[in-house]
Amino acid sequence: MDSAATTSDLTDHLGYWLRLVSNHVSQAFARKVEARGVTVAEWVVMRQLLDVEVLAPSRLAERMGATRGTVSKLADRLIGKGLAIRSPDPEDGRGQTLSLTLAGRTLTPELALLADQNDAEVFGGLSARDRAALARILRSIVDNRGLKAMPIE
Amino acid sequence: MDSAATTSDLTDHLGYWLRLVSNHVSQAFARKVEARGVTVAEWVVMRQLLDVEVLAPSRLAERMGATRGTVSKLADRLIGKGLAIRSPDPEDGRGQTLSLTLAGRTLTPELALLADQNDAEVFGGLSARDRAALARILRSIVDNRGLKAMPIE
DNA sequence: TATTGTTATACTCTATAACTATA
DNA sequence: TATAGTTATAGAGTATAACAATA
Repeated sequence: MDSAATTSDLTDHLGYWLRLVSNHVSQAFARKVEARGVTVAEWVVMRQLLDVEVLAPSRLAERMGATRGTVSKLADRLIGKGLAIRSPDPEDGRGQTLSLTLAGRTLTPELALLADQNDAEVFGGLSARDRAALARILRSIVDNRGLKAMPIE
Repeated sequence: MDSAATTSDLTDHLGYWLRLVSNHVSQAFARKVEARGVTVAEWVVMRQLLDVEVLAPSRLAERMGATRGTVSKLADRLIGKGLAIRSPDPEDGRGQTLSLTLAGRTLTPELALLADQNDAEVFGGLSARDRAALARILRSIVDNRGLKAMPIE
């Protein structure tokens, strides 16, 4: 590659390419979900709630790799849109739980289909072999680095 | 993979893994440059200016894939930190040019080294073969999708 | 005292659109 | 009228820290 004396070129960085593609994927997805009236961060919350049905804000924050304050604000927005509800935890007077409304449970799988479609658009041009290699390499970085936060897709 | 009837799983999406890793790379890099008093977006501007020495804000916006307003604000911050200067274009009364100060020209290669180090930390656990495959696959997505914006790394 | 959740505050990043000065 | 640049405004995303209620 470069000699040691050469100033490193920004475009030589793998992180550069990763971010370029990742930004593109996320922005394309953001445009798709925007038409359904939600943001990408809101989608992540909805997707989590669809799986577990009922979840404490603090658990959700851990799963998303976000702070409790961030989750509180996202929950406010989803509640304002009629997609989620907040209820007191019957077993702990301090606790709250979040869950999807019927509208939220209906919308979430539709958003998941948009994510499928987005993936197909961006990665569909790759060979099946390259898609598999990309998935394997990304997962190995996740394992190596001990990542566990849920990103905003 | 999944049967057609199964709700798509968020973690099945390649975009999910891409974003998880990309966010991690960027956040790790942001922490490194923060210690030098600049943000990631500011670094991208500095790196561009180091290459071309003098650049109009509108050219910079094109290269970065940002709006002129965004560049204007980033330039303000760099100027405030004594890292860049703004000068009138002698050939066009409407035009301005941006360039690095001596402090900026000194700092930029140091930031590039941090980017090298960040890449090494995140991707160093991969085999050389996998690093090459990742670079090739990412570039092929960039080509397929006609991406050309400079991302913020 | 520790924990849960909310709220207050602040900052980065970004975009759109209005505005100013020049061409 | 068109272009270069700045400024105003807005909103997403995020974090830290203060706070209230409960354990």
